[in-house]
Amino acid sequence: MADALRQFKSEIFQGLANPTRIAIVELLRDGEQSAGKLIEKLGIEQANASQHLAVLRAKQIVVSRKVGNQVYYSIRDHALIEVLDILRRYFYAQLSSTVNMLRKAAREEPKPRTGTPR
Amino acid sequence: MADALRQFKSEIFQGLANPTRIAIVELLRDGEQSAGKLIEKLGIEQANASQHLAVLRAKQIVVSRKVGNQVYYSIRDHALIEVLDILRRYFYAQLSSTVNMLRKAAREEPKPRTGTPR
DNA sequence: CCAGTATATTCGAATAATCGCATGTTTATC
DNA sequence: GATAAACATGCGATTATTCGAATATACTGG
Repeated sequence: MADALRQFKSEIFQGLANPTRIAIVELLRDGEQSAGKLIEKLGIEQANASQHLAVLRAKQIVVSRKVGNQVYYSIRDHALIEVLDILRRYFYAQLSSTVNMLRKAAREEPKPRTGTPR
Repeated sequence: MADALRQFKSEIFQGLANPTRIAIVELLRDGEQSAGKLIEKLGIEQANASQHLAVLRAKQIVVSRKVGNQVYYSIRDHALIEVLDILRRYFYAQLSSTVNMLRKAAREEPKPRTGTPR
């Protein structure tokens, strides 16, 4: 069972392991959107967006609802939004620790060597 | 900036998009472990484990600490554990909704058609 | 310095992900 | 039924992941 759970988790992660798909999920953050709107906001090829949406559907990350001509997408479970929020905080935490690291390194190395010395 | 953040998130997800690497992170959940212990518990090739550890290092998901002969790994930020916990709950939620879906389908289709009808 | 243990890296083959382009399918309108 | 709009799917090329096997590196004890 623990195996199936790991498999499941890794598939979710795989579903999100792409900047375009993350962008889609973030666009869906505040409610459903039609595929057309998503494509417009993403500024990518229609077919490409559709493929990414297919991946998100396959991993059960989003669900779709057809209304007449259009298909509306929404996030299946709010838990995933939580995950993105955690990572946002994590990102800024890492960022500031990296900045501090760089500052420290700068203090310790008096000659930063910009340009190409002979 | 939003772009860099998405890139960052997708790299974290990519780092976790593999059952073995999830297993590693879970083994590190309760504190640091040597590479050797991890390999032993995972039951995989040494080189393979080392490659996965390299991926986790590259994505900054784990940090390593060398003590004499051995290398101790630990999770860089507890936030990632939170993420895994959220997904565990998510998994069971999806599981039970899937089971309910199957039950419903079973009730609605009286002849489940096992075998190959002519 | 030599042998052994712990870990990392490199290489090659197999598989999977990504993209653009072309083509299908479904629905609405005339 | 013909045309157009909104999506989805299939295909081929390119690139990335994954794994095992072999090899390299770092440290320890003699």
